[in-house]
Amino acid sequence: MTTKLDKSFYLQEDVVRLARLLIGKRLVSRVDGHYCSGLISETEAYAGAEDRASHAFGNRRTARTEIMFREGGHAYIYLCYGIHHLFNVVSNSEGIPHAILIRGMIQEQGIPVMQERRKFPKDPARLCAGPGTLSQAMGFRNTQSGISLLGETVWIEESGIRPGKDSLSVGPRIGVDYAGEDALLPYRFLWNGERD
DNA sequence: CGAATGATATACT
DNA sequence: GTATATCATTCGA
Repeated sequence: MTTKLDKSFYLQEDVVRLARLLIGKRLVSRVDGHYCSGLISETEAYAGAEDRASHAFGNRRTARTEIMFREGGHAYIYLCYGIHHLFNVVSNSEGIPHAILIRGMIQEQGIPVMQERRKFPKDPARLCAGPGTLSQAMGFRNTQSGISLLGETVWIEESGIRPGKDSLSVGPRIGVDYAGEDALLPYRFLWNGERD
């Protein structure tokens, strides 16, 4: 089963639940004519206005965060540390800046292209080792921020694969120490790859 | 452990 | 308009 997720999926209101639902789904990119895909294995929820870790905390609207205020089903891609392009899924209705950071993926198709984009890392395990490398492997760039997830460049499919019981772990998000108490929220989901 | 590296937000002139 | 601090990270010493 490889049905592309439709708009109603992204319009759901519970961003934390959505982050969990994205685990095991298939992320697909068709950038520069290259087809790449993988199963999402790690996500983090960013709960918009009420989340100190979010760029849109306090409903802060800027040219960059404007993307997150759109209705669900768009990609929010921004440059982090001047080096890495991080890929996020925008969710909820227009005006509510929820987003889910995709941090990890189990590669399926297009691995040679990913290796080339990543300049052939010495350690093959580092092909998609984090949110920055995953984006680089998939061909995501911050200039694509705002692109629709219902189009033909990047989308997410139902894979038909169900993470096994006890294969999911939950914990605090990575690299958000600046967010105070909100840095402790259990908004990170990690899948060890086991299936039902 | 710390440098790399540049867009972004904010605080100035 | 200009200056500066900061950052949802990665890689190599």
